[in-house]
Amino acid sequence: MVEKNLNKFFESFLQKEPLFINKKSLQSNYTPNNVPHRKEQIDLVAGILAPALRSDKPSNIFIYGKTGTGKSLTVTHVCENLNQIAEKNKIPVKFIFLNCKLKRVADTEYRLIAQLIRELGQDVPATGLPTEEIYKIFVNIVEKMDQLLIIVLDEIDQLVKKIGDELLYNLTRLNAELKESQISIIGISNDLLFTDQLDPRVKSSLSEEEIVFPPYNALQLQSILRQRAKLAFKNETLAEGVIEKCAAYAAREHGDARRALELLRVAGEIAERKNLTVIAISHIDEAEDKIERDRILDITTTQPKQFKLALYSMLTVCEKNNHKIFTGEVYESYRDNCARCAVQPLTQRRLSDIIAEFDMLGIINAKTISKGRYGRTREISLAIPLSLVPKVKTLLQESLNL
DNA sequence: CGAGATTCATGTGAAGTATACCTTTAGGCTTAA
DNA sequence: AAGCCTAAAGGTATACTTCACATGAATCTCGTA
Repeated sequence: MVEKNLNKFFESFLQKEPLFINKKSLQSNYTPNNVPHRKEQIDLVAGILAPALRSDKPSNIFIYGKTGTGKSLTVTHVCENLNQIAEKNKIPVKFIFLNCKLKRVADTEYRLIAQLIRELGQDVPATGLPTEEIYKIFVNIVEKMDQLLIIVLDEIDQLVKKIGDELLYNLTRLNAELKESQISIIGISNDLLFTDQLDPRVKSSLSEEEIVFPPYNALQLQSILRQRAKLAFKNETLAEGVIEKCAAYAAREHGDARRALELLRVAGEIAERKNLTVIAISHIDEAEDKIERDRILDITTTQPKQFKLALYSMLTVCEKNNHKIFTGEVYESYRDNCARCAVQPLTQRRLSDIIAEFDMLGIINAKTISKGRYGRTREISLAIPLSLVPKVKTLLQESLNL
């Protein structure tokens, strides 16, 4: 019986007219053929990278701008074009794109270099080698390739905040050891004040050129959305005002185009699931909820065990007394929870660091306050909507066998 | 009453430890001449 | 004797612990008005 229903479901799914023609064009990793409203920046980047075509080392570039202002997009766009020309004319240039934020992929010096090597097609152990050795391997490979290497490091501000700027110093100095090849670095940062924290030496060599990406305004967002929507949807799938609303929502969030596109895509998916042929304005509100929800669920469920336990404890304590909570309370609850699922509890010192990491992830808000005579602590409050707390809690519970 | 000293609970930095993994090396075993 | 395999030795990165000191405003203390 069940099978039959399922069959029917799939049958009708196939017969259903899809809302999307090409969903890809709304996904965040999509690079359109032209990048609107970024002409100036594209020209700048292109101008700086152009010497690569004559096998001269382009200047290092530093790019700032809030999330979703088209930084990564612009860089990939320019790089792809340059790559095509380079290939056509047999000019040896290679790009590597790397996001430094990815946990356990590129969040330490060693891992970042190791990842670069992997991108170049050689495998290296995840641990065990001296960091210096990793550098040597990297230099060797690059040298053997005998070509210009352009490394794009997305969100380096996150990485530097965590492990310091020595890495960047080492990277910029690598050119001194290279005879046949050269390396250029393009650093992308969401934090506009980022370079202030850098060692002056690093700063001067890394930001030979600086480009600032201003946020899109609502009108620009609208035109971007229209352009992509034309590719993604069939005609007349969008109700009046949908684009405008998406743009307005995103403009409110410092002109984040990525968010605008995501809103539109998710709104489309919602409408499709409801068997509707038109995307209505109300779907955008639903989409906003869903995106936030998915983001939080994704972050919380992919954490390592101890992090999950810590988070679970914070949620529990927060729920019990819905005012601000403190590190000590969390640690107590955490220890209980560890006992319940037979996990060796970490020290409070470590938990303190874990709490700080959740703060960075935006799952909680924590600030250190002094309660005078009653000591100093972190004041923690949840940054996830209350409606989501039970759901997150049950998910954590399941995965922890609590 | 007010200036300074005290106090608390925990933040935070540095150094040490455990673990998992790496390469190197020495020894033992096998094999072929 | 040469070649191959294995296990021990010696090394590293990372996650965590231990130790020790730093913080900073509410509270306490005590001299003074």
